[in-house]
Amino acid sequence: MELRNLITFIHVAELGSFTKAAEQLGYSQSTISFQIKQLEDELGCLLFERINHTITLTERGHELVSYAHRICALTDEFRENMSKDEELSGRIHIVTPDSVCEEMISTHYKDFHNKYPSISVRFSTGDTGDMLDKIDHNEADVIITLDQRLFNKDYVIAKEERLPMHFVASSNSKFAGVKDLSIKDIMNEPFVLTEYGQGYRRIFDRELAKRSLEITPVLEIGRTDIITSVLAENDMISFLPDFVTKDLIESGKLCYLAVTDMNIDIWKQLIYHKNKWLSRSMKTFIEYIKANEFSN
Amino acid sequence: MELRNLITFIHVAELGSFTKAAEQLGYSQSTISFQIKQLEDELGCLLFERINHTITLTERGHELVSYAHRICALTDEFRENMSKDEELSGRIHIVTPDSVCEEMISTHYKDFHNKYPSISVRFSTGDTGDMLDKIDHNEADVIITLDQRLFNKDYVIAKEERLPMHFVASSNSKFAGVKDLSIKDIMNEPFVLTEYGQGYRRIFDRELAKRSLEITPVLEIGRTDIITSVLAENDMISFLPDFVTKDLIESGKLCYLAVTDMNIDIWKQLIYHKNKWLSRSMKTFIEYIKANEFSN
DNA sequence: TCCTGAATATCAATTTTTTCGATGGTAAAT
DNA sequence: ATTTACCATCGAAAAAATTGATATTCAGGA
Repeated sequence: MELRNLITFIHVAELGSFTKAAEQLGYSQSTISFQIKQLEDELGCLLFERINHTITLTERGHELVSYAHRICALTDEFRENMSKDEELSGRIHIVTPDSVCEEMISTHYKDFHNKYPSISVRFSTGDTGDMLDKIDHNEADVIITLDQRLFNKDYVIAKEERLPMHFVASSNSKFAGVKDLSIKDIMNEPFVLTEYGQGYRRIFDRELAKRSLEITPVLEIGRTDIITSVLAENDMISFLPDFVTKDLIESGKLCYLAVTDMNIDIWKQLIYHKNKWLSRSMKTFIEYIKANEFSN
Repeated sequence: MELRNLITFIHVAELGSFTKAAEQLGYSQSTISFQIKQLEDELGCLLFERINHTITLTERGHELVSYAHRICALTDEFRENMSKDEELSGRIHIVTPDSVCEEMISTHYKDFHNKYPSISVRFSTGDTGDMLDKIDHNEADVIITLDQRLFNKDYVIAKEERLPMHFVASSNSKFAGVKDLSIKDIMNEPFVLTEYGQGYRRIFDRELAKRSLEITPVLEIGRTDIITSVLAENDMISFLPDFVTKDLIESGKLCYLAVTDMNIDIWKQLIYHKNKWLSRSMKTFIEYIKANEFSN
């Protein structure tokens, strides 16, 4: 039982004529005969009585008319929902590093939600490896990396931005305001860094290794909000993206250290898989991110 | 969008794999790919995201799963109803002459209805011409004729019976009890007959014509119950099938006249069109009539 | 690191299904 | 009595579905 036959059947039943149905549907008359016969054979019952070139629905036929209408109504309904739906509904799963998640929720989420209340957003956090895995397995719709600049033919980089980073310390630090510092000047101070092997920490370590240096932090912790609050209270140094330290720099609690011999390129990238189907919601989200400051 | 594709789609969605669906459905894997692609092309949207050999339903896909299930459920429901239904429901349209209708309702209907309460019966009345027209146009399911014996390759005669007929008069008639009457003896008496040109009246007139005779009745009326009651009260004669006069003969109000030179073959036939689809109800009805006295 | 196995896409060939056009028979209309 | 309208049927043609082989990619194991 195929929809084609049901549609033909409905027309025949309504017009009371194979010939008229053929005209209306653009088939030849023999096709109509065949399709109806096909239905009848499959269902094992007559749908129309043919007596003297006049067709009349049998009881079964009557029942089928009702079912056929309901079935077609459902397919129509689906098609309609399809086109409407363009705007409606939508779930997006975004995976970011901890720090970005925090920043996005505090900075952008409220506004985004106000603009697009029907889009529901799910945030998860993970390191770069986790995140790439997730888009590779379609467990995340988009990710935001905070790492070395990524290129990969399988990924679409929807937005990217070089991230300013600085060595930061409490404003009371002996290095505060000192000009032309070298990495070697500070490398033996107590450091607070993010977790080993991940994100910009990994790049940081690699850059040090290039110079045959190594720093063993006194505290390692992923949560950058904790790092900044530790820095404010203690005489320690960290290496962080500006967007993390922004508030405390502005309020004067922390300050940048003028280290001149270590320039690290950290990139923030908004990435999705090239095979990803971009739902209306996803497009909306991506456009929103593109239109707004990535980090502020 | 054909049901075949929807069924495939459901299986793929449930199994999360084209390959497994192919095995389960007995298709090759390329067929599944093709069918899903077909659906996607037609709907103009992705149903599954394919990322690294893993398929995931898109939002649209999810919606379609729900619709597809509902659609398939409807077809299943119809098929089930189809088979159940064998016994249930049913309307039969029976057309008979007035007299037969009366007789059937008073004699058989109650019993039939008790045995098959779910079959609803519609009775109409008409003369032989009307009735034949009606089965020719499928406006009646079965008819019962009271006329000359009919043969026709397009009709199925489910049951037939020669109908005894007699000239009848009031028991007080001067002809009551007289033996060896001839038609000529009574032809000038006042007659009450059924309507001209119809059923056995037509045959009666024809038989008279063969003998170059003619009778002009004083009263013509279709309703045989009225004829018999007129006969009982007046000194008149009629020519009627026995089943019509049975009660009044038995109660002694009417009597048969012993006219010996006019033997008319009137037949009662249960007829339907040879192309008629015999529903369960129709079969039941016909069997019932066959199993019972046609006229009693 | 290099296989192997598992998964989907794709393409040409084949099989199946659908459609058409012509024909025939019958009933209704003119 | 002739024409028209209608459905069934059949063989041929066209279209569609299916297959099998092949390609590609990824995951996992040796």
